[in-house]
Order: sequence, then C-alpha cells, then structure tokens
Amino acid sequence: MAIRTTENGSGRAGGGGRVTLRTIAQMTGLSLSTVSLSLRGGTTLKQETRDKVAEAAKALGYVPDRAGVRLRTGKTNVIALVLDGAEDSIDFARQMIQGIGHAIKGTRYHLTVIPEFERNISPDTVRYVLDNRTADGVIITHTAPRDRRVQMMIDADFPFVSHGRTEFFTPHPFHDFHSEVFASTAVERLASKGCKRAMLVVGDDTTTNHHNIVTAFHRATARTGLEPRIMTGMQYLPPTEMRRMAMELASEPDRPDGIICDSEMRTIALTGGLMEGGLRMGQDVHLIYKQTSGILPTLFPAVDSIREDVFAAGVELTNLLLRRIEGAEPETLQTLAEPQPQWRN
Amino acid sequence: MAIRTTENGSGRAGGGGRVTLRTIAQMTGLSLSTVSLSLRGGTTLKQETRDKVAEAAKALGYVPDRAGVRLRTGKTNVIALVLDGAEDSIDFARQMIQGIGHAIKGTRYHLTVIPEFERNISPDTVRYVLDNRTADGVIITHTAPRDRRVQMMIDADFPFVSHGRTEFFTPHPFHDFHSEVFASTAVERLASKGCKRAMLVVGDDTTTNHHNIVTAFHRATARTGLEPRIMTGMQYLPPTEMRRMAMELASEPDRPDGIICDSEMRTIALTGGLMEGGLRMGQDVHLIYKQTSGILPTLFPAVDSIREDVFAAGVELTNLLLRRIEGAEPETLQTLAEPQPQWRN
DNA sequence: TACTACAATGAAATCGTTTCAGATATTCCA
DNA sequence: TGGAATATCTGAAACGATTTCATTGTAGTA
Repeated sequence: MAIRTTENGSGRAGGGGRVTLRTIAQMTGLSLSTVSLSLRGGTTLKQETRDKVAEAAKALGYVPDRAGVRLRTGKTNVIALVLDGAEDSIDFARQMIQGIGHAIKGTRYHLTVIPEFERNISPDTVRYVLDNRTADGVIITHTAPRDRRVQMMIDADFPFVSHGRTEFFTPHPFHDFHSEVFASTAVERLASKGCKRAMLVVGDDTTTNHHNIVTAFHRATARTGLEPRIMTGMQYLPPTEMRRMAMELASEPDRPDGIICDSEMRTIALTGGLMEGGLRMGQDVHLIYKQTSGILPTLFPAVDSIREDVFAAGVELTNLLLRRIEGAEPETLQTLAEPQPQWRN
Repeated sequence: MAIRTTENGSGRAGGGGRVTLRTIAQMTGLSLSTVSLSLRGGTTLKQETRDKVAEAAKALGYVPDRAGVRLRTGKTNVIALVLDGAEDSIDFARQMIQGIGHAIKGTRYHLTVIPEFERNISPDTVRYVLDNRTADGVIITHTAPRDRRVQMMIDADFPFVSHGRTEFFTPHPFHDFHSEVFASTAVERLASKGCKRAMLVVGDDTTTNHHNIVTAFHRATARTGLEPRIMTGMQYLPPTEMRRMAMELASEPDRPDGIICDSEMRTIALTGGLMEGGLRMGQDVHLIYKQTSGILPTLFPAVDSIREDVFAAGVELTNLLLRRIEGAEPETLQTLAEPQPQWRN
C-alpha cells in the first residue's frame, strides 16, 4: 500500500488520469492553444469550435490545474485570512471563516488561514505573504489606528481588506462594525432605564475600534447626562482577574448602575463577578454587551445586547476583497455594519 | 496606482525582483541544475560548490516558488482542514487552527481551511480535494463510525488524519479524545459526591464519540451502582429549547442529581435552565462537563470539568498527518488524549 | 600513451497554462 | 485573377522547479 507521494518512481506529478488541456485537445482534435483560448472565451473562435470545447470540457470534468495557472499568470486564486488569537469575541474565528467560505463558494478561490500568535500584532506574516506572493489578497482583523500591516500593504499596493478602520490618509478597503452607533445606542438605552452612572468596559486599547467607541461613549454620556467611567487596556488581564475586579466593583459606594461591554469574554467575567458580589443583573445594575455568539443569550436570556453579525462580516469582507482584486477603487470598498440591538427586557 | 494583477501588461507572473534558481545560478556562475541539486542536498557535489550555493541562497533570501515545485513534483505543501460547523465545543475552531498553525510553523506547509456547512457531513469537499490534488493531506474532525470521508480517503490511499475514531477495519491515522475515560472518570466523581441518579447529555449522536461515551457511561454506572439516564440526539435542537427542557427537568420528581455533559454549548443551556428551575449547582445537582474553552470556568469557577486540550489536539493531528505524508504506516499514527480532570470543589 | 573509472557539472525534458506571433484558409474587391 | 483583408486556428515560448542523461575533466592503471 504505497502512499501517494511515492506512488510514482519518477517523482513526477499527477496520475495518468488527470484531465488537462491536452486531454481536451486530443479529444476534440484541436490544438492546446485553441482549447485554452476557447475556454477563456476567445471571441475570435468559431462558435462551433467553442461549443465543441465546452462540451468536451464538461464531459471530462475539466478543472484548470492551479499550479499551472499560478505559475503562468501569477494568480494564486487564494485569499489569506490573518487570524488574530484574541478570544474576546467568542466564536469569532468560526463565524468569520464560515462567512468567508460562504462568499467564495462557487468561485475559484481557496482560503488559507494564517494564525497570529503574538497578541501584539506583528507585520511578519503579512510580509511573508507579500514577499512570496502566496495569495491574491489578504483579510486582516483587529486593526489598529496605524496598523503596520495596513501600511505595508498600502505601500506594496497589495489587495487587502481590514475588519476595522485605520487613521491612514490613503484610503483602503475596510468593513467595520459601527462602534460609534453601538456606544451611543447603548448609552441611550441605559439612560432610558434610569441609569445615572455608566461604565464602559473595552478590553483592548490597541485597536481603532477602541478609540471610536470611547469617543462615542463620551459624547453620548455628555448628551444624556450620565456620569461616564471607563475601564480599559486590559488585553493582558486574565478573565479570573477581571472577575475579581468586578466583584470588588460591586461593593464600591458609587458603583456604576449601567455597564457597556464590547467583549463577550469580559462580559462573562464581569457578570460572574458582579453576581458573586451580590448584585442582581437587570435590577441593581444594567448591562449591555456586544454580542457575536449565541452563548450569552442562552445563558442570560434577559440581558440586553447589541449584535454584530460576524458571519455577515466575513461575507462582506470577502466580497470587498474580491472586488479589490478585480481592480475596484479602494474608496468604493468601505462599508460599515449597523449594530443590531437585541432588547430583551 | 495600478493594482498588482494588472501591473504587468503581459499578464505574466512575478515582478523583476523575484529571486529564483536562475538568480542564484547567475550569481554563482553555476548552472540551474547544479543549484537545484545543491539546495536539495545533492551529495555528489563538491563541498565548495554547495557552500557557495547555500550562501548565495541565503544572501538573496531565496524561497522556492510554490507553483513551480507543485507543478513539477505534484507536491502542494498544503494541508487542508475540513472545518465542521458545529458549535458544541466553544472556541474549537480557533484553538484547532492555532494548534495546526503552531505545528506547521517552520515547515513549508500552509494551511487551507474548508468550511463545512451542512450539519450532516457530506463527502463533497473531501472529494474535491482528492480530485483536484489540492492538498497533500487532510485533517477532518467530528468523525462518524462509518464516515464516508474516511472511506473515500482510504480507498484513494490519500494521506489524512481524523480527530475521532471510526469503525473501519483498515487502520488509519487518528487522534482522539479518550471519551471512555472521560465518561468513567466523570461517573466516578459523581458517585464520590454521593449522587444516585446520573444523566448523560450528549448532543450529537452521529459521531463515533457518541457511541464510545454512551458505552463507557453504561459500564461505569453499572459498576458504581448509579441509576443511568441518557439524553441524546439533539444536534438540531436549538439552545433555547435545550434550556427549556432543563428547566422542566428541574422539577421532575426523580430528576437526576448528577449530570455529565460533553458539550459546552449544551452545558450552558443546561445550567441556565436548571438554575432558572430553582436548582443550586453543586448542591441540588452536580455537573461535570467536557471543557474545551476558558469560558465556562470563568463563569462557573466552582463547577467540575474535564478538559480536552484542543490546541494540543491540533498540534498532534498535524504531526501525525505530516508523518503520514512522509510515508509512515497508519498503524503507528494513532493516539488518544487523556482527559484532564479539573475538580474545583 | 591509451583506456577506464569516477566526480562534477550542464543541457534538456517535463509539469499545465497562457499568450503572442504566425500560419492557413476563406472571402472580398478591383 | 491576383492581391489584400479577414476569419480561424496553431506553434512556440515562457513561468520556476526537478530529474534524467550526457558531457567534461581528472586521476588512476596497465
């Protein structure tokens, strides 16, 4: 039982059965070039020939060899997802990948995933893709205001799209959750519930998202008259610590009566700590969190949330990227996702 | 600002700057073949030549072109992960991918991910990989007893490894969580807590895992004298339904006083329902769940769990697969992961 | 010196595809 | 009827790497 890599003494590629352009050429009696031209819609060919070729290709189940195409044209038909290791948004990776998968279904694109280990994003993986022409385009997430990966790809004029905005002057494709609307909607909701002191909990202060959300929070609390408070920069804080902090918070004299949290993981730690501290959710304290998975609603059916649809984000990011690869201008490839309030009480 | 795909009128690949074998050949004054031979460790070459080539390659930062290698040798240097859409194990996808990523770091392998949408696994995606020689090996998860994907790859003699065992006679590489040990350990723990009626909740009854765990559960309850009860086949049941069922369960006259659950998602639904039904976890009812993420411990620091390290599983699966690709015998590539009890009270 | 043995290197074929420059027919017009 | 203008199709040359086979050079031997 020889395995594939050694099944062929010469070390050459492919089995005898593989259908190539040559197969079709022999079958139809045409030349290689005619077949190739025909398959890619050559207009100088007789209609009869084109039908013949198309028919044969279909009958044989021809699929262009990726290596051949790639070698000749430089097109990889691959898009790369740089997957951040953050676990703030539960189920983020799975949904994002499913979304991308859904969007490339039926296209010739494959998805390669490049896991990022460092929490402090480094441009190395992107540099690798650029240097080795390993993909036709890149999707990155958790974008920073002056993200070095973005800078690098702009400089190289390489197609990419970011999940998150940046502060660069040169426009680039992005799709982002509308954090500002999230923050203001949440604050207004707290105000309508009669809250007086609002606290915003944003874990990671390195992303652009952080800046947007904080600004919008300040603006909204000023407008509604709530007393603002912010807890941030905790990307390295383990959940257990977070939980402990929440417990202590529960017994503070002027503790917040309304909390907004943009991370599911932290919401869980928060909730656990607050409840252990003796507070009743939805009575002593109101909570609104950014929801990306189905976990928290299952657990706390009565807690308000504002949803970001990560699957849809994956689909959108992919569509933007594909359009970019086909040459669309960056300015036309920038979209925001509207937060979806899920008021539950 | 032309984008990459059109930067070159001829439509040819690569910029002028790309370092190929030819670059090295010109630099060293040697021929293409000598350089190639040398780089792949040709022993018939003079040491001096070999040093010269190695030096030049390093200086130029030479990396073999994947398309070239693939076209000539048929080797893709890609491994494919067929990613099941199940969300029972929270954070499964992320950790699995991180694990694989860790294992291929430093190798020439890339990872492509093929999301699976149908909950009822179809062999189409695997067939595609096989037909189009899209990867050198495949990793599949959520394996069924007579998994058609496994059958297909065995028949095609294609390198793969499954996360989960099967019932096929022909041996194949696998790595699996030792569910039997999980079940018996959990039952024993419940017994030691004084439980009388144990319920096993396993969501998906299509996997091999299901069968293993149920068998072991029966054996262990018989051994310890616990009254067994099983809740299963709920792969299509939404969490909210599950939660409702748990709530009803709470008020049953002969309700279980010990529960074992192999899915985090269902554990959450269960816990939510039981608590809403008035039960106190760890007092009225004991719960032990299979833990794959950090979510539940954060939420319920006092609830027992038995951990499966999905990251480690990813690493192991990859190593097995790479060995298989290199020709190792399937029999030698079968491992089990020991469950890691996390007793917390 | 002539012949063999062996080490070191090079030339060429190949993988599958695309594309450009030619090569055949075929048709048109004077 | 000849030459040009059109239609269709083909040949050949890449893209980058690997591998086989041939060639060169050198040394050893009789």
